[in-house]
Amino acid sequence: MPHPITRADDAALSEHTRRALIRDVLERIGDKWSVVVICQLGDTTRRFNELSRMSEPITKRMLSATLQGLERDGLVTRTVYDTKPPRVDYALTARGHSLLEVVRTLAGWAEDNASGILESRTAYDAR
Amino acid sequence: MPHPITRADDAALSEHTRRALIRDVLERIGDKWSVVVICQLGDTTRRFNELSRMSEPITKRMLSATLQGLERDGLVTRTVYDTKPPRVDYALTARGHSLLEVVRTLAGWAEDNASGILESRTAYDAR
DNA sequence: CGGAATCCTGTTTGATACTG
DNA sequence: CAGTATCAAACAGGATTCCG
Repeated sequence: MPHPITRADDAALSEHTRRALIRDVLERIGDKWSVVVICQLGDTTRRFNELSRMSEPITKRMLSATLQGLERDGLVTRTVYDTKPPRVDYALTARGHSLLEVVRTLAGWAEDNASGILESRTAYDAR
Repeated sequence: MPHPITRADDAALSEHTRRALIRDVLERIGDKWSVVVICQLGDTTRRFNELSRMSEPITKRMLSATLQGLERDGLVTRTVYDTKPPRVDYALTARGHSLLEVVRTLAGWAEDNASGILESRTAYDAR
């Protein structure tokens, strides 16, 4: 008898599901700009154009898309002030801050291993 | 006094350079399969088809490309045995292991925050 | 067994122009 | 100021086929 496939494996995450989850996160922070924006945001709240300048050479289009993705995942808040000219503030949420920590770990690893990696690439490309 | 530019700034990396570096790393581990392969490799050395099966539904083409990228960055070693049929072993290098640690941190964060992120997305998409 | 070569498609991104 | 709309280029990744 065919039974609902949707139910059986929610107790412990299947290996497949875990992967999908990790990939989700990696796709978020693995895109071209999310990490830059998260780092620029850091502890202080920033306005759109402020982030735009800090994150050069990002385009407005991509900054907008990136911020929307981060907001959707509950990593940043977006606050609109109904003034003229318009003003919109962005800031990390608690979840965003916790991600920032992880990203800093990653960044630290990147810095520590940068020269080694570059050497490896040169060697590899030479043969 | 003008001096060789190639040397001056390895003490402190420019902000721009740091970003490029971090993005390099994120592109490596942010692609579709690197993390999967790194995790499957773990502590033991594996053969090509072994990795292929473990990492399903990866294609050979992508496994090959992924492994080459990892090898280029000095994260895995590739050992060819001239037997028949051919046999090729892959294993993490020390650098690869250190990256594995970082990736596990990331994976931990992903698991811890998965349900929250999913909720945020649902809420966001509902408007 | 362990790939490389080719073809083809959806997605991502950048440029540019426009708007409330 | 803070975006959106549209288009085109670039690229990543899958399917398939072939090879030592």
